[in-house]
Amino acid sequence: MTTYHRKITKRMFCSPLICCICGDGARGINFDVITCMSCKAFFRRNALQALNVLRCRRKSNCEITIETRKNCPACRLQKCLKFGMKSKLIRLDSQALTQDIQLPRPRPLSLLQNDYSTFTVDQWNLLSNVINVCNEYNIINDIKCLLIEYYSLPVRLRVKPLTALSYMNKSLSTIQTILKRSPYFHSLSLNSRRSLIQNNIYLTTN
Amino acid sequence: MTTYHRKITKRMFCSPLICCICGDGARGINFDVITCMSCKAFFRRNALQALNVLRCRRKSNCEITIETRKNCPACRLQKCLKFGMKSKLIRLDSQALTQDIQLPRPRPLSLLQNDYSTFTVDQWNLLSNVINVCNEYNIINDIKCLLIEYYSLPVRLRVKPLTALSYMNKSLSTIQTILKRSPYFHSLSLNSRRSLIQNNIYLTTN
DNA sequence: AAGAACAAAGTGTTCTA
DNA sequence: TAGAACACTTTGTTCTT
Ligand SMILES: [Zn+2]
Ligand SMILES: [Zn+2]
Ligand SMILES: [Zn+2]
Ligand SMILES: [Zn+2]
Repeated sequence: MTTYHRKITKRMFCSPLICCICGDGARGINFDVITCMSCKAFFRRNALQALNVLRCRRKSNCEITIETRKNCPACRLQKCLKFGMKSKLIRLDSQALTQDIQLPRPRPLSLLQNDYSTFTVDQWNLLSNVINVCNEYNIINDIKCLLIEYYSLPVRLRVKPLTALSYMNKSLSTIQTILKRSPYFHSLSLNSRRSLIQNNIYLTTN
Repeated sequence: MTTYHRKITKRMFCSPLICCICGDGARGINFDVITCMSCKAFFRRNALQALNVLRCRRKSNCEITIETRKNCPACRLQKCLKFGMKSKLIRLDSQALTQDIQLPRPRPLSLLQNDYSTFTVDQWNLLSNVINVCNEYNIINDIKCLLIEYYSLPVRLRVKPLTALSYMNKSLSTIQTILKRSPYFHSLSLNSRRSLIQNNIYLTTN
């Protein structure tokens, strides 16, 4: 997936998903988070032992991108864990190959505690993934309808908090319905779900 | 030379010299600076091309130690150059294998512009190397004599600037004499020489 | 969506002249 | 004190289940 020397990455040609750890192209969910193949391999190799061995020589806040991910394994692993990658999904020996894999149950969404209107790169990556999943389930149209309805209002009305709130609620109920229908969403980590909500906040309040 | 997992390095057993770049054990001068074998290899591989290719993703001031030297090749190379490693000494093809190697001529010492009394790790590494070279040439006794003479003075006298200055001058003249006699010193980079002077400043003013 | 196997990049040491 | 050759570590991709 990676291409070196800052050339165009294959991501644009083969996958719309973005690795939540480094931003490289991703093709699916690994250890409970959307990641690229290299972050998948990295996590499998390091997650079980390494947090004791690896130590950041800086301030444990090294930026992790497709270009910097090699520079600090400690922070790369830390970010993997922070984004919800689960070392329990690493199989010990040939453990449990025949077990049925249980889909995690959707948790109640007690979100909305954060209402950022400025996104970090990581949040944008999450958002991009959420949008792609939305596309896959054809719900983007629902959001589009909401937006069209929204932008057809006069400008002054748009910024009224109560109006915005009503649209947020509308969006949220749409999303919640989708969530309940979608087994794929259940395999997204909590961060992805939170980002989905943030997406709606962003669209309706920007 | 390197030992992993923070065990005791071989440096303590096989060499008293310290790599000016990373602090690992060194066995000699490479590309005009005292370095370990890995920094030697690193410089040969990267110095001719890489400063255009390698770019620090931080602020170009990454710390380079035996443990962090892998983390930012850009800053490692930058430090190599800063400490005076010379890419001109990298042979192109089988260039000039039969040429006589010219020892660089000693430059006049117009130093002393810096009079730090607190040393960085890099400065201590340089100092350590200088001390070892001094040992090799049996001049440490001269310095010891100066120190004994110095510490036999009453404390109040020691801190008098004029007294300190006179000892600094004494030290400097000793060092300058040694420098003029020693071809080995001529192969040290300017930084090493500066550090030698700082050594004396430190010993006589600490 | 997991691991195994393979491949490549990057780094470090030993040998030789 | 330089490079060559070798060895090792770390990372990344493809294949198989
Ligand atoms: Zn990644
Ligand atoms: Zn870090
Ligand atoms: Zn070194
Ligand atoms: Zn750097």
